[in-house]
Amino acid sequence: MKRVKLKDIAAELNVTVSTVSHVLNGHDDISESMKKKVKETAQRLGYISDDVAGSLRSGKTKTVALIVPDIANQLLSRQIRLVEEEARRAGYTAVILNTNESFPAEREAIEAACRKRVDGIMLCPVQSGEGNHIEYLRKTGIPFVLFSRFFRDIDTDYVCSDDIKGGYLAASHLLERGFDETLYIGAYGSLECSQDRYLGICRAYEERGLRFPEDRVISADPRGGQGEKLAAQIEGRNITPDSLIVFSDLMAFDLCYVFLKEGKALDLPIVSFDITHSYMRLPFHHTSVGMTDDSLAPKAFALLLSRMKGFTGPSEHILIDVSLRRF
Amino acid sequence: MKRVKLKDIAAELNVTVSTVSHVLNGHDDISESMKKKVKETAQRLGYISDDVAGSLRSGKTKTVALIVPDIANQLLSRQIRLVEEEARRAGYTAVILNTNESFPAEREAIEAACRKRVDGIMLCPVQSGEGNHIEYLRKTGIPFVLFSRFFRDIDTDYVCSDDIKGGYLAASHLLERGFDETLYIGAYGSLECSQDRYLGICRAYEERGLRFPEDRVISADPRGGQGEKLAAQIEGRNITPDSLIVFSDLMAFDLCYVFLKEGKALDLPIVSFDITHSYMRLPFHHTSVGMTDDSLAPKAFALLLSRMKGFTGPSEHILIDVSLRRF
DNA sequence: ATGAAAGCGCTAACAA
DNA sequence: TTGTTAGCGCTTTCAT
Repeated sequence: MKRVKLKDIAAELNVTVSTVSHVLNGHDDISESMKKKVKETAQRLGYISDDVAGSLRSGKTKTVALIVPDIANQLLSRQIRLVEEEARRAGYTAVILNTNESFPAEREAIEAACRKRVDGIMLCPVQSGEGNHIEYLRKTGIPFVLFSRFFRDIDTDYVCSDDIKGGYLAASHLLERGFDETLYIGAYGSLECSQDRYLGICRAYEERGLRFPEDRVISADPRGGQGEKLAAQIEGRNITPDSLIVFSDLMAFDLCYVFLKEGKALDLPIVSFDITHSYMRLPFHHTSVGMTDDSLAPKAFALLLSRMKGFTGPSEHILIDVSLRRF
Repeated sequence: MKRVKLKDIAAELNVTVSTVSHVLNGHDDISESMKKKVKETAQRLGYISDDVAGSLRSGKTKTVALIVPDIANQLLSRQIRLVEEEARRAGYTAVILNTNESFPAEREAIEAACRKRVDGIMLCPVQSGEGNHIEYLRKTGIPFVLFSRFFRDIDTDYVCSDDIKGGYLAASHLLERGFDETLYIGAYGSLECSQDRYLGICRAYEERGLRFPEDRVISADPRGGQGEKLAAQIEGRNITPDSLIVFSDLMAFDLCYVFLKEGKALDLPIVSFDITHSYMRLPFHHTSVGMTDDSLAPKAFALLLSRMKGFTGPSEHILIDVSLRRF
């Protein structure tokens, strides 16, 4: 039951631990015969290396932290899975820390990552409007990359979807079909991506010589669950919209559910974001705007990896292309 | 930019590192005045402890590994979130490892957890029929608890939903409404929970003096995405079912989607499992069987915690109650 | 109430 | 090609 260590293998073969260490770490300065013997013995004794000890000495943990606002969110959990795959392929372990859209929890998550001495951090930041932890993160000296969300006025590496284009596509789709009194249901807080979608919508209107009125916007929690509140707001408005653009599929489904529950039909055309249908086939028709492929996670991790390896070029701002799909 | 360490705090105050260590670890053998000074200095210098070094010395990492077959699965990602919350509350960090329903990947995940010297493991095991890693896990000496899935003929701690009751409820619901020619779409592999649901179905039939025919069962990948294959199987059968019981909501939605896509209606009553509607409101009606509350994760973690603290009582087998809900 | 010293298991620089 | 030596930063035991 006692753990086998390098010393045990070394003793078994009458060599020193450093010889064994070199073999097991693939250093090419050991004779073939010795390599074979060491590997064979390690295997036979069931040796499993101790990363804690190794990390203390080497200063590298081969671990990255993924700090996310909502691990149960479909889009995010998919990104997490993809990043985890990339990380493992590169020999890294991913530690996931959930902030639950809480600003103080994000601070604690960064501290936890720091205590664990992770080599890098992938952060999808909370944007509740309370501020940000970028300065703090910089002071830790740990390389980091933002993903899915970024701060417009802070220069950092980030990989995000092209939300201005997203908003533009959504609004254009509706405008082309004659719906020019859309209501935009955004996400509250200071989510830049929600603002970007709004900007895209405005641009589509302007292109057609129209103006998207500022009061045609309401907002809610991006995690969904506020359908009733939204339904009430929609029904209580003076202007009645002829269509809806909703920040996320989750919020849109939620809203439709509430109408369905009350026996009312919500027969407005709806366009929302994330293309949930692409990773979870659902038995109803829906139009959604989202990323065209799964390249966000690999690109974000690749960028982080290059930073962890010491790349010091200027900040990279990567936008992933989006498209509108009808299901 | 250089990291502050205990030594720096000690030097600042002309005391030794052990004094500082004792204060920061809450040992009660230091004078109040010294405590205050140390804490103040630690704060001022921005000290963040080094868990790697601490773990090496103490032998404890305060980390648990969650090894799961599909991190993107709604039910699982919810459990992960809940376990992560419990863990953090108890001062632990959760490391999530995704096996993607691959048996060899599970072995690698266990090894990775072992290398990281985690204090405990929560495992939702792959049950592809290729075997299991319980023996291997036992040999590592790391306390572990199975959750969501268990092995009928291996005595371990586990916390699972009551799937026999689940199958029974699903079948009873249909039988009471006059549907007694149900087709059961299970999960392939040797998923005990799929078998249990089958057993529950059989029991409901037997209770009414009926027999559930063995050939009224087909199966597919529990991760969904095989709707087309299933649709073909259903249509190509001799016996035409009057209703469906499906292993997971995901598979059921997938199947409905395929029918919808082809313009056909699948107008059979369907009961499936997981109550996806309870954590993601969806704009269509559905009947589902699933756990009544969110107690699985807390119970599983509490059990693991007691094992990590040295509790050596007999294996605990905890079943979480389920109910049928109509949306 | 505080200090001194040992050492967790490994890696890395340098010797031989 | 292999061995020797010296820590990584902390916790822990024992001494004072």
